[in-house]
Amino acid sequence: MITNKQLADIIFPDIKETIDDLEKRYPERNLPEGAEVTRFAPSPTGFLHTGSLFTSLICRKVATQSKGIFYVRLEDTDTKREIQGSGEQLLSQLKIFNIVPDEGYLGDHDEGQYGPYVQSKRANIYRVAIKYLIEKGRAYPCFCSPEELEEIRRDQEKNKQNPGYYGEYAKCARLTNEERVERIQKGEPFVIRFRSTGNHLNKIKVNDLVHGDFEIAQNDQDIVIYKSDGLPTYHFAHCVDDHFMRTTTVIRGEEWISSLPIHVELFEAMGWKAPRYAHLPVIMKVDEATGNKRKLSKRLDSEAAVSYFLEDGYPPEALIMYLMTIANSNFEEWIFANKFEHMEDFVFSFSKMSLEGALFDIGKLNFFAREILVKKSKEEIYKTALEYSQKYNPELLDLIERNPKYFMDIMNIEREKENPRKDYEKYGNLPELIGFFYEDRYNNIIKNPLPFNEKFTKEVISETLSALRDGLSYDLDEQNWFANMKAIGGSHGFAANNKEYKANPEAFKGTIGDVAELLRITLTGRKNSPNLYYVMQILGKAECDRRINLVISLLK
RNA sequence: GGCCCAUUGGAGAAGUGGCUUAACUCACAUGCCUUUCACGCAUGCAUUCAUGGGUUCGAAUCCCGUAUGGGUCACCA
Repeated sequence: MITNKQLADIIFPDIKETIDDLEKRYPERNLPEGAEVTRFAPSPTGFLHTGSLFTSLICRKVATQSKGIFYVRLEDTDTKREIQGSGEQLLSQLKIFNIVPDEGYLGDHDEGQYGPYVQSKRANIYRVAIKYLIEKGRAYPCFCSPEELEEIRRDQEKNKQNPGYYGEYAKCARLTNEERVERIQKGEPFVIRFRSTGNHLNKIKVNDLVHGDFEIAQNDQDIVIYKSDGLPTYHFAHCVDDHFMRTTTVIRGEEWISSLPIHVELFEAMGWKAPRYAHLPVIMKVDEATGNKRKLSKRLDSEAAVSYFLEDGYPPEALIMYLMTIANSNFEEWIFANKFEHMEDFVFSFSKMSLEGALFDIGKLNFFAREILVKKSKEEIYKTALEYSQKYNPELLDLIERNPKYFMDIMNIEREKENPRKDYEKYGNLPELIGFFYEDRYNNIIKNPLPFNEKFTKEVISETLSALRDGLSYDLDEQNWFANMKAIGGSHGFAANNKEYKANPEAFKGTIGDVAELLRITLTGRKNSPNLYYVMQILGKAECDRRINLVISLLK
């Protein structure tokens, strides 16, 4: 007769440590009352997902708010899907958004007393726990091949039974230890399964910080906890790691809710207290093909990858602000009251979190991004735009490097006033928006037809332009300059203001607005630009005259 | 299909039985202002809270059914 203890020793002969040893190695944390220990546990399978940024933002917030600890754990147990270097990348992207862990996996090294924080380096810890479960009779080796499993599944489908490895279908659960040892010694490959004592007809009560109390069917699946490659599955690793890393609150995506019964039973079987859970709603998007909502998909949606916003040159704070409005809608009111400053002081609460996945709203992101950029000084704009362009945008980098001061002058137009214009939401489209300030780019722009108002003939345009060229002074302040332009417009048949024009439309060719538009299009090639007065100040009379002459000759 | 979760305007939402003729923000529209666009200011945008029934003097708010949407059912996390 082979006992479970003997079986465990045969499967894991090298494992001498016990659960008690681990308990001593990873003692309870000494933290103030109410402090929460949270964790972000990504798999190194690609770039940072917008949903992951959301989750880690909440983790960081909750830990900071409660004077607790936020750590990162790399879940690299799926060796097949692992992408080299993505762990480091994840961490460096989090840092861009000012989400910095207190301990754990930091990209190039681990920090903290509860490590290692990379799951593949924790294999022996999991083995200790699994050995313990085998000894207790709560885990057993399973020799079923993928084909056998497939057959079981087909059977269940036919008989309209729940799919899975449980009850009478769990054939390896009924093997004797003698049979197990024999097959192991023959070299048959195996996994370790958890022995569930549950029944899916029973309901268990669970609590979630976001969803509150609800009932869910008990777990009855003998799930795999130890794969044939020697690493644990997610469920088991979660249980062991969050216990020994002393996580108080597990914050993760809603897709995990349905495996909660597994986790509850796992913690019970180990004799551990389960952490608190907060299952966050996922960020959605309307699928253009079906018209239905679906989870933001990395493959289908560019905005699912955080790198998309970085490459486009959005200020990172804007994405965080936007994500906070999804997290707690009262954040919006709060941030308005605080003039878009010090968002880190906002107090987040799970109870104010919406239960439904929000549709990603790029328009609202743009709104926040404009608010953020408008508050930056020209020096800050220069610094951040330079950093961005060095990394992502050679075209913009070229423009900035030609003359940093010139770039700052451009970006500073009407910036240092009480209600500045909010023209810019990201750096990515700067070459398009301010390109006309640069002669070579301007020369390219006017190769295309200019968007003049069709009600004006070429003659009227040329005439007005040459009058402006000869009559406009560059030495006046803005007000007098505008009066100067009004006077020139007046002598060429343009009304000085809307009222005058509306009172007697036949008497005029147009309004002073039309004059300004002609000049703007001529100088910038665009219907909209920053304040014309400052554009002309920056360009200078010689360049403005050159452009006017060029356009006049083009009109002929 | 089973199980779980959700359902207030184009979007995010407030609302926890009478204070709601449903707040606020984005978007959109209009007007004023105006050198364009913007900024700013003002106004408009759900007679109605998926739907049917019930409880109640009274329901977006409580109960039940239905519909719709989402999640999940791996040696992936």
